[in-house]
This record gives sequence, C-alpha cells and structure tokens, in this order.
Amino acid sequence: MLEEGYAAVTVRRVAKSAGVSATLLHYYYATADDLLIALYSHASDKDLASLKSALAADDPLAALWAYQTDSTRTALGVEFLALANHRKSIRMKIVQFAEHARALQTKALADLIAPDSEFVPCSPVCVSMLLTSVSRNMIFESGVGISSGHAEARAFVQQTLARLKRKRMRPQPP
Amino acid sequence: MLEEGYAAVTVRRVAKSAGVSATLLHYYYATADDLLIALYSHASDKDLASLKSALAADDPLAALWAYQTDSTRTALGVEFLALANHRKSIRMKIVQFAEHARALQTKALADLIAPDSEFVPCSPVCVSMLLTSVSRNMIFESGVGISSGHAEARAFVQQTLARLKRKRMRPQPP
DNA sequence: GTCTATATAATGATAGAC
DNA sequence: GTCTATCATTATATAGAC
Repeated sequence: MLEEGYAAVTVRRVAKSAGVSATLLHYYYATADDLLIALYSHASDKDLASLKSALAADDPLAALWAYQTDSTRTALGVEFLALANHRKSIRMKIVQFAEHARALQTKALADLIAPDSEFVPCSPVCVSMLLTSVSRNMIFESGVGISSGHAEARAFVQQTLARLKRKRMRPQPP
Repeated sequence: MLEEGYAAVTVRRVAKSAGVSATLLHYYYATADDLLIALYSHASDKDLASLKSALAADDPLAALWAYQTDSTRTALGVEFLALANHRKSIRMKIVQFAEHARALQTKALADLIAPDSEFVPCSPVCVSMLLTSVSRNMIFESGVGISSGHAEARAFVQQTLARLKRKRMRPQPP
C-alpha cells in the first residue's frame, strides 16, 4: 500500500505475500472490503497506541509532533483516507477514527498550550487540525519528491509549539 | 476521478463518457499513462491560469486563499498527487508543476506579507507551504466527512493572512 | 480516423475436493 | 481449514476491416 497505493492491495497479492491461497483469505474475509477493514483496524489500533503514548510523554507537544511526522504512519493514513474517498464501506470506520484521534489531541492540547499567548488565537482543535495538515502534506509531498518550504515549515511548527507551550506551574494556593 | 478516485479513470470509461470507442483513445494516446498525462496537462493549465489571476487580484492574499480552498481544484490536485505516488511516468510532470506553483506563490508573497510582523518568523515559501497544507487537508477531510476544527482553522488562516498583509505605502522618496 | 474483434493479464468471488 | 480449478468481469493494448 505504501509503495504502490491502496489500489495495489488486492486479495491475491495479500494472500501471496502471506504465503497462502487467495481462497483462504476469502474464507476469513468474505469480501475484499472486509480485508481492507481488517487491515485498517490493525493500523488504527497501532496508531491509537502511539498517539496515547506520545500524549503521555515527558514533552507531549514535541512527542505529538514526532507522532504526526512519522512518515510510515502518516503515509499509510493518507492512503487509507484516499481509499475512504471511494470505498464507502470502510469510510465510516476511517472517519470515526480520525474524529476520535482529533478529539484526543484536542483534549490534551487544552492542557498543554497557553490559551492567550497567541496574537491570533488558535483553539486546541485548531492546533490539532493544523498540525495534522502540515505533517500530512509534508509527508505526502516528500513521497513524490516535492520539498520546497518543508524545512522552513518544520522549523516554524517546532518554534511555534515551543512558544505555545504552557509553562508548568507549581500548584496554585486556593 | 473526483467521485471514485484516480483508479476509476480507465481508458474504457473515459472513452465511454466521451462517446467514442476505447480504440480511438489509444489512437490519440498510445498508453493509459499518456492519457492521464494529457488530463493532468489540461488540469494544470487551468490551475496555473487561476493562480496567476488570483495573484493579480485586488486583494491577492484573499484571492490566493480562495484559490487554495476551491474544492474541485484542490480535490483534483490531491487525486493527481496520489496518482503520482505510484505512477512514475507522470510523477515528474506533477512535481514540476507543484514546485512551479509554489515558486510563483513564494515570489508573490514576498511582496504581500510584512517580513517582520510575526512573532515567530515564517518566510514566504513557508507561508505558501502552510496554506497549501491546510487547504488540502481541509478539502480532503471534508470529502470523506471529517469536519472537526475546520471552521476554526479557516478563521485562523483568514485572520492571520489579514494580519500579515503588508500595508500598501506611497512610493518612498529616494 | 474510427470501428469491431480479440489477445492477454489481473481482478473479486465461488464450487467442490480433501 | 486449506487447497485447486474455475467463472464472470474488467483492465491495457493490438490487429485488421473500412
């Protein structure tokens, strides 16, 4: 899927790379869509674990950005999104996971960024959406060989995240 | 391509929707890749005209953002990018156009935004890359039904662009 | 130029042996 | 469970009539 796109993931090829016959895959997964859903389920479980681990790290903002810019994970995610675009059977699962991941990030970001430190305010859900946008596009473009502005965007995001970071305070007296 | 993805654009289906036989298409376009290249060439010519028109508008920053968030144009662009990801024959043309469009935007932005008005500096090429990222992801997600953070991100971009806008000055004395 | 007919390969899915 | 064999469909591409 990473190398040739979602359209290259066929029952026969998955079966071959798993060393079994195509019929056996049909035995476990009645349709090709069922197989893709199972693949996505596996990938999204891994994603969710990585995301939760990042949000629990020492520097959650930096870890979140590292999670977002993991090229394998993000490239796979984009491929599944493209798949969702014209395979309605698996669209719902992908949308659900995307919304769930964004909600998790939003909730975490509410505690991680200072609410009033920005000239133009950007809410937690806005930060989550922007981070996802930049990383997805950067990984996607890198995959085909586009690189203009990538280093600058990466530096900008990192500096902005550092600036947004809420300073940890001692517990306030009541 | 918009409704079913790039994989649905086959010689047969294009021929049928054009009311001719598939063989006739092969007469004009030897291979399926040649056909896709011709389709992309047509689409990118239109894109380039729209971009140049936007950059020559009264409010180029607002027009650029309108260009970037044109859903048909952007969704098609994303589809071609996905195609480039695993059809090497047309990858080069797509990369060339993407780099060209980014360079055009970068050059225009250098005159449109104030260089030192930002807390964390973001160069013109960085602005171009970020705008493309946000619009692409917003359109892409909207297409499958993801919408969290979209309104916030859109408002943030518009406010930020307004704030970045370089005030037009009278010609300076030498 | 434009067509019908066809060669070849790959797809999803099923029947039925073991 | 796991396999071979097979069907129907669709893809790219070509041969050859007109």
